[in-house]
Amino acid sequence: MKQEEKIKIVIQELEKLYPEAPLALRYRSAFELLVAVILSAQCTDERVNRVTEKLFEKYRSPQDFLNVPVEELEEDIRPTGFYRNKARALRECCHKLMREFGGEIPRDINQITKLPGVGRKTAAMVLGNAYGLNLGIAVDTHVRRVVQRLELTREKKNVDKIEQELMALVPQEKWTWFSNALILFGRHICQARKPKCGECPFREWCPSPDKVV
DNA sequence: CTCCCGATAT
DNA sequence: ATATCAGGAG
Repeated sequence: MKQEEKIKIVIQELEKLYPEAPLALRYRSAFELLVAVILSAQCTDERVNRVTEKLFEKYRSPQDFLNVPVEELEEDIRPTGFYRNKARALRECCHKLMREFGGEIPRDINQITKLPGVGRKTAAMVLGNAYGLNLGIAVDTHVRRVVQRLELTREKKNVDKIEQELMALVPQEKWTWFSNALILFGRHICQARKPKCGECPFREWCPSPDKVV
């Protein structure tokens, strides 16, 4: 089956499964979403939400992150793991936001990606969901696993390359929805450990049924 | 490629 | 015990 044929079916079925495909992360602004996505690395959304519920009461603006010792911030985000890296990233990110962007999240994919701790995945997710801008496709561990299993790509490790290939296949106005939906699909059906191939709408032609990639 | 790192599923 | 979870930097 050709890539164009596959992607058409995938989009069609995902639209049935997840017509809205909302994020599970809770946030009230682009800034809160940026913080939440940075915290979500190697961590479930549920735990991020538990942490941010209190965190966003205490830290309401980028400046607030600069007003406490980094050790205090580390303690406030500890349950999300990688807390030293994340605390430093948040701090430097907020510093740059204040110094170069007037405390606002830039709406440009190349500028937002220059923020410390913000890669393509975080950038695409924030711009897409907070601003409705389809400027990239968030290729996280779920998206990567699903497109590899379906062989929508042959690329194994380079997520930037996978993103380029997907952007060429998916209509731009669907980019944000597509990554959100694929993430939900990867979480609930095409899981890493015990994929629910019995519930999968692609099982008839999936090259990787019941095996772990 | 390695490191960062806690919580949960298997 | 081990793999994995909404990654990014050096």
